[in-house]
Amino acid sequence: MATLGYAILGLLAQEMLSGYDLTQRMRGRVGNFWSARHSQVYPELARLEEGGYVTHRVVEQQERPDKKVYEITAEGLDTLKEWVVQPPSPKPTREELVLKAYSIWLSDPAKAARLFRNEQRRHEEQLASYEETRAWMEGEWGEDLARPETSRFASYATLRRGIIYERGYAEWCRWVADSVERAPEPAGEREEKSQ
Amino acid sequence: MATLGYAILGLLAQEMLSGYDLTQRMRGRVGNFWSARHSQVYPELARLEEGGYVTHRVVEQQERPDKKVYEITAEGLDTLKEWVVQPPSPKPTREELVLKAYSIWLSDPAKAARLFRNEQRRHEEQLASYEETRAWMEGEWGEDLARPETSRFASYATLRRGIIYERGYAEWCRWVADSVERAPEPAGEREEKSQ
DNA sequence: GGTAGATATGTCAAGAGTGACATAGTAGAA
DNA sequence: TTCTACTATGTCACTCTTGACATATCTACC
Repeated sequence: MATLGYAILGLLAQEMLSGYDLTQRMRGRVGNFWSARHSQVYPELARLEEGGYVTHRVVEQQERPDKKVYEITAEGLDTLKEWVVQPPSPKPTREELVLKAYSIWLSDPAKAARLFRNEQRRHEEQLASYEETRAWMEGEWGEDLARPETSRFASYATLRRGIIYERGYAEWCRWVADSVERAPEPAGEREEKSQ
Repeated sequence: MATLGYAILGLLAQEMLSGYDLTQRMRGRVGNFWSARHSQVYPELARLEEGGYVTHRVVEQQERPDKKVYEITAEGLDTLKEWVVQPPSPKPTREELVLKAYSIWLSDPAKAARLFRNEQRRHEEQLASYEETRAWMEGEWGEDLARPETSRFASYATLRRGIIYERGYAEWCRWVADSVERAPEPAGEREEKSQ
């Protein structure tokens, strides 16, 4: 089964959801480390149902279009449990900004500094948003966060990864921007500029 | 142009390389944040050449098969320079282990602890390897590392991202493993195990 | 002479992921 | 009434990426 399948099973293990709901979730907590569009979700749900990992029933709604609510099966839950403790297949990290950094020596320092300063801000904002959620979780879920058998602990754990990730990313962007800004002008320009 | 194209141009901006060489580089410094197999590299080189971004000449070798050595053109260099300072298109981070963490509450704590302890070790080893390279660079390239107009600075910058990334990843794995290990057994098992 | 391994270049099928296209029900505002 | 926006489900073409298949050169060893 594809990883996306396990992402969906992981969400359905916590609550019954429609394809639309699942797609929304893929922008949130889980979505920050595994995202998918609805065009991927709906076909994957069909495959999961064909494999016997989930079932659905149509729920008629008055104020909205009807929906299909999916539920994880016992087989789906077993499969998910097994997958969770298997070592992940090592997949290469791809960060476009690091690639840009690799060629930064070719660029105009002022433009490069602007780029990395902007990225720094973006990651600091994401970090601040995560920290808010963290404060909320710690206040609201206090006791559960020390209990690894609760789904709240699991949500908190993924959030902590997000915090560490964004903090590190912002720190690195700041270092690059600082380095580029602090640097003396190259020899050619220096002659024209230094007193 | 696809991001892979810029990865290749970034390497060719530093030195002339064959497709084989490029593929090897994709496992190293650049490869840690953008990797590709030779089956992607060769067609991409053909596309780059068709677009006028690179040229090649065949180099005959005595002790090895002949090879095509690629060189970046002025047009390729210009395109690369422009791309470097453009904001990166935001692409979702995908980390399978974080997804596993999201469903960790379903799993056997002992197995989960083993998994995260192993991953912690893997990232600590990668970190140690990066730190070695860092020490070497700082000793060998000392002065250049403060000069953003050098390719050495750029290589050092990507390395620093690697160090921060691995340090954070290892830290998070340790926290998860610790949390799972420190936790008291759920009520059911505790009765059978406590003295 | 055979054969294993590194070097070197390529193709192809299949899967994962994106963005656009398509349809439809419902609510609320203009 | 029309238009917009949100809910809801689906398909399709295209790109990116992987893994397998394919071929060939050259060295070193048995």
